[in-house]
Amino acid sequence: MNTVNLKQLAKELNVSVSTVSRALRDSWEISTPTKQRVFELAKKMNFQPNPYASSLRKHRSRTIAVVIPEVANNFFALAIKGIETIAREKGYHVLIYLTNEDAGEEMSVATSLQSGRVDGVILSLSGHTTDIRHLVELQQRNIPLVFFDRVCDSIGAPRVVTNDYESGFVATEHLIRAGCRRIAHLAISMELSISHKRMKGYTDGLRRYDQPFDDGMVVHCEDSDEENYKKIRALLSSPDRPDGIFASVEKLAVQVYHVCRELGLDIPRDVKVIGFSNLVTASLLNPALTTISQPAYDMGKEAATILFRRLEKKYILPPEDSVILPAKLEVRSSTI
Amino acid sequence: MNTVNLKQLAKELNVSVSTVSRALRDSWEISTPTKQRVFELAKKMNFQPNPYASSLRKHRSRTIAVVIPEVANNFFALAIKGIETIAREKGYHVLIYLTNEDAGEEMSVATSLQSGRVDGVILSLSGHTTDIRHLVELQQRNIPLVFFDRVCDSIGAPRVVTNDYESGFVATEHLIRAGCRRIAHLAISMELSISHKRMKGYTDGLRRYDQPFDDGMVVHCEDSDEENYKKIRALLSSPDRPDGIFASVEKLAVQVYHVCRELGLDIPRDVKVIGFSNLVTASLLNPALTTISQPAYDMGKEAATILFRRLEKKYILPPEDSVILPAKLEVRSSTI
DNA sequence: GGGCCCGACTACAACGTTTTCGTAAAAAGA
DNA sequence: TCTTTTTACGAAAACGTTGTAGTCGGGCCC
Repeated sequence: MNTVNLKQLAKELNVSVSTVSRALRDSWEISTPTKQRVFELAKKMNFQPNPYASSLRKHRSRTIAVVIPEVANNFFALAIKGIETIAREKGYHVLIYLTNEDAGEEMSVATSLQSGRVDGVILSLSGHTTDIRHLVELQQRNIPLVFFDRVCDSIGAPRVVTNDYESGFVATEHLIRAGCRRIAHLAISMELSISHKRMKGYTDGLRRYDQPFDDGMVVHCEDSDEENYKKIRALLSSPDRPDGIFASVEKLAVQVYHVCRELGLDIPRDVKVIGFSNLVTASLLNPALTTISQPAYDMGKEAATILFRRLEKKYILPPEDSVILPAKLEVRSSTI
Repeated sequence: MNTVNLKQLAKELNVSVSTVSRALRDSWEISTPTKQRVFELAKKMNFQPNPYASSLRKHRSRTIAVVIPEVANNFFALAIKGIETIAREKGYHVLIYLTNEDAGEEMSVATSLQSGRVDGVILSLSGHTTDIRHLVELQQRNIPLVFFDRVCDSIGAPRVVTNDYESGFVATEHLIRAGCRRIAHLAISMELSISHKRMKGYTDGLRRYDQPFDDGMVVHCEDSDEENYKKIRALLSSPDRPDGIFASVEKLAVQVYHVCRELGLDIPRDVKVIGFSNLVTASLLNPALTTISQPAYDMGKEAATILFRRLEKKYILPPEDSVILPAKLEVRSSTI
């Protein structure tokens, strides 16, 4: 445990604790020679101020929390990197919490964050969050909250998202133009607003091109990879199987590849595949996967930037400042 | 900011602050009815103890730091997940710091951690760390340090690694048995002990099978993806190009795929490829990539477990307790 | 020379917990 | 009945910083 503190420096230098404290914060109340002496000794003794004492006194922890459903996923990993980059620049520390897509865990994390442990929170909802009281409470306690990607519409907080509706539309359109006439959509938790938007993009895309909507073509996937595998397998085994698949998240696209391999279906001949994904290996897959890729790193940076704007400005900011970054369609062999 | 505190609870209940504090910690010194009353009010007022006050008083933050070179990488992402899982179980919080493979950033992080902000540190070295004074200093301040994967041999600290030497040997052996006669090794920073071990496995593998060692076949890669690309391209463009490649990290294996595609080289016919990797899509690549995969999640869990053992036991533990988890060779088409 | 300001400090009270040391009353022991 | 122990609590001092409110000597002005 750290043991060199202000008192020791003060004693050594024959000045008061307050003088040392102020000298270190480069206050104008302290003469230059004194500051010099303090700086030197602090450096020599490798003094590191106790952050907990400081936080307690200042009601400010210079720490933020990042709450995400999972991390073993390029999207969230890159977002973390973006957040950490900005946080480091600003001299903030980053606590990380994984909810594992569990609303209960998310709630308990959020509740524990009410303690004032962090100055602000960046969050991406779990797939099963319906009750958002824990998030409202955070706001009520004046702890700024910024959403990214999996945002919550029913709460007034800044958010950073991609153009999910348009992306869903574009993905569907792309498949239709590639000749698909039975397009399936692999959706995730319909609790999430991004799911709705992607789905709406899908249905509107179908409508726009006068394609019939068949709700047998919408597969609602869950957390369990095994279950999803079965559902996708069932979908692709059926006599009227789709000739195009739009996967709303990366892991589902990957599963489609596995299923096709097992069933001996050829991508893209038998079925074309497009998916939301940030896989670095998308272009190396067999066949290369057409993706809608989100600017994860920039989203993280943006979310952090917005949060710090709130933390640092004294004047009131509008309750919302949303940022919508465009996702990018990268056409590859899986849809050609 | 949180504003309900012990004093308020105490006033409301007409007891002293100490009583409330003790009641909440379920002390035997407090009568059951009093505890009941305290618990109820605390719940009703949604009391969350101020962690900073507590940490200051107890010299214990219930927080650990995870310091890693990067996060947008399945290995480290999974390790984080393992660490976070154990930390959550133990009621600890996890701070994350990315060094971006920069020794300077690693040093500044480690130095700032001397403040007592965390109770312990789990670290994987940056690729350029040579000076380890900042880590020694941490230990001297009694902040337990546990290494994982990229460990530091010259410092007495517990470590969690895979059998890198054996893996290097096995990878090389596998290529030789597959018929390769000119095997290249794509190495990373030779500052790292894992690099040495993997390399030693490689050279010993060659020797064991009476293959000549050609140091033109060892490519020392850096951080810059462009530079690496050029080096790999040069390697594969040369007239006496290798017929087998052993990549010591995932991103290099991926680069090999890109280069081969560009040069029109067929994997595995022209060149066979094996690499350390935790890619979930390894089996879906074109061709499927033979990997040495490390049990990243378990390594994270193990590292955290060791750290908490140190944090929680009162009695002295041996300075070292290393864990070596086996990596796994997964043979796929890229070496067949 | 008395009042005033000013530069450069110091003293002390916070911040919200935990913990040490008491102590009154009740229970137990003699 | 009187001491001793136990039970259940309270007062106050930490923990290391920071902010507020002085203090004190000296220079300046009139």
